[in-house]
Amino acid sequence: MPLPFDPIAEARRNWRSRRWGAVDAMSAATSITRAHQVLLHRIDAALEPHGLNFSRFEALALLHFSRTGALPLGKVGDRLQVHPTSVTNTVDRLEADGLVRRRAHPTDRRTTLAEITDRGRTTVEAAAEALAGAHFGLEGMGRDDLRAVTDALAGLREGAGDF
Amino acid sequence: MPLPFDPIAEARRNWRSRRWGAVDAMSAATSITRAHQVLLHRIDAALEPHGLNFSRFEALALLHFSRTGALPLGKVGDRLQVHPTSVTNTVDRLEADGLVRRRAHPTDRRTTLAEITDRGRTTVEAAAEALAGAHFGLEGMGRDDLRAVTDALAGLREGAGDF
DNA sequence: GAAGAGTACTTGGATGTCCTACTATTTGCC
DNA sequence: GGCAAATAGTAGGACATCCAAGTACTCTTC
Repeated sequence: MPLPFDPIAEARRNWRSRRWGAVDAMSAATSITRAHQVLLHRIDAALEPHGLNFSRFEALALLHFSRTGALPLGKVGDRLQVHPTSVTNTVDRLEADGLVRRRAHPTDRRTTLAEITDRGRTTVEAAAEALAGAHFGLEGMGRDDLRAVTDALAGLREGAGDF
Repeated sequence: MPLPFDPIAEARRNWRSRRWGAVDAMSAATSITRAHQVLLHRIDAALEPHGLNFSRFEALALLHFSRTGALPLGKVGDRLQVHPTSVTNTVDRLEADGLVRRRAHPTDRRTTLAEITDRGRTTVEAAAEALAGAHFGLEGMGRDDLRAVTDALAGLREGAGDF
């Protein structure tokens, strides 16, 4: 049951009346937080029939796109911007499901490679189709809004040192 | 150390070449996910000296803005769009820190009220100032970008039944 | 060529979120 | 009145993320 008002517009009024400052940033931050919550819920729901969540899907897609189908765990973490321990966890799950397998690096014995399996490739293809069908949880936004968001956030990502 | 390329632009190329569809939605969803991650980290860092995280700050601010300084836990969950058990957890922490106290509802004995304390009000004021000083983690985005994001995401939130 | 610094990954612990199931209370309906 | 259905909150468990610390290996430098 929806609220009878926009909670962010309400928050803007409250912040303004208290002179708390940075109202535009507050609105944007709250919007992003809420959008992420909605998004993640919808995306995970679309992926659930395939036994994946968003993190595992992203890792699997990254391997699928890679030249040899295998990457060092560290590279996966760099690309997905997640902590090394999260990569360990993600790959543990993918490996337990037979979608990925760990292999030794040919020359550097510190390094472990994650290699996508045939089942992994089949799964990621089906999952991608499901995600596209669900519009990545962004149903309700037009193409212009999608691009506006992507463009406006590129500055933030760059400022955060992503690229 | 930043990547030598924009990972989202790279993902767009890969998706397109495989004809996976919904490329604009994929880009926006990935941007939002990453932006949220950056944001939450910066916001929590700004709040940490005040003993709060973003969830607890939001709950505290909501009570601070309320007419009587007290709300049923269920209302808090509705407004912040979080699960009832998360509200229990959040209020547990706030109460343990003396920023909020639980009270019985005057007429409905099922209901518990969370009431902000004087220390809670002092804390939330200081925390809000810190957050504004940190631009809510959105340093690097101009006013136009902030508004563009907020506006573009309003459609998503409305479509998700937020208001 | 050996010591020290740096890199790669994993383990254990803390936190925060959600889900399911449960108790207590209130509401609706005959 | 009285009983089924709905509502409010909490407990226990699963899961994902991070941090700190530990092990194993490689690189740098003298």
